[in-house]
Amino acid sequence: MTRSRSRRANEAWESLLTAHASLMKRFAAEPIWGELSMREYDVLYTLSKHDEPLRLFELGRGVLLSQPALSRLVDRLAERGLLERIPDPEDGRGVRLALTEAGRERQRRVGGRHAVGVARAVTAALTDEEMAQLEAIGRKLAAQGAATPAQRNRQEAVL
Amino acid sequence: MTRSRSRRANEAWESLLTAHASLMKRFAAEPIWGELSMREYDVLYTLSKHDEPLRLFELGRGVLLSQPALSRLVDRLAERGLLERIPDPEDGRGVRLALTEAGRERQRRVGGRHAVGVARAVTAALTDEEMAQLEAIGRKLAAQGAATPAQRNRQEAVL
DNA sequence: GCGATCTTCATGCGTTTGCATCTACCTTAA
DNA sequence: TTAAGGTAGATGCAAACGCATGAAGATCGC
Repeated sequence: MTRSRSRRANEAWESLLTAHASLMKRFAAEPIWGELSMREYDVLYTLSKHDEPLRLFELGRGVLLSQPALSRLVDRLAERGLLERIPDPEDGRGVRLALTEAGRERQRRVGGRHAVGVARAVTAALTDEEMAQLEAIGRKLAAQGAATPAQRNRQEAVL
Repeated sequence: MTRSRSRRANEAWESLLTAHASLMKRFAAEPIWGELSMREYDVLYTLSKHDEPLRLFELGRGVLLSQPALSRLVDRLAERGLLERIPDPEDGRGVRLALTEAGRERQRRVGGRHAVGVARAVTAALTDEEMAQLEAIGRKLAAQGAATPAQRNRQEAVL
């Protein structure tokens, strides 16, 4: 691999990081969250995307949080009545997490307002083509990040 | 604005978020960080990019952390001898933050290893063209996020 | 079928974070 | 010049986090 290709990769990643931090701050500053932290909302949103209850470790894949921290965050949301922990009938170790009606309603309410802010920010900055590019790029990067080290080894062996 | 353009904007943002979380986990799992947390490294890296000492609030722009948390993080790094807090001669309220030689050396050491991991992940996922697109898109999004609400109002009034 | 190992989630504990607030300093204007 | 308001950073304190570890169920090999 050429040195400049590595450099471009690092510049692209830094650009993504900067955009992420910058927009996250902007979104966090909007007065739409009510009693929810963005992390809590993230959990509710992730659950709302799936029809079937999620396992804790599945939820953990999407959230940037340690397993114990996520476990306790879920605790707190359950205590507030926004989701339910149900023992998994097929795996005695596991829990299934499902939004309650209150949780679903809360996600919709906050999510609707948040989506407006996201649309405002992103459409103001990017063309339609760029939005499409970003979505495709994000998808590829996420797939790369999700690959296990073993999978990456196989992938590199092919190159 | 059309409904579908808003929807695409949200999909693009979600894609960025997923990529961010996924790759951050991967990078965090790499055994290259030594005694540094990624947030601490982020501060050292930001300082290393600038020749002149940074003010605390300038540092805060790039870091996703509250002002008090950043203040204390800087405290700890200063106690460990990785950076220096110097009272700003031009503003009695402020501090100037500069890497010590030890801090600069530590950033280089860890940063070099980290850059290798970033390059591996990003080049494996993206073409050169996509990397260029991502860098441009990130730049535009960051500029949008950094704009003050007043600036955004003016911007929207023009549309 | 049974011990060894792995996986999933919870818990103890020290550290770090965010919110609210405080102090000190700068800026503006009368 | 000085009072009013704004900005930079520090600090008290409760909440949340990460690391290490534990308990309990699943899975694999012999």
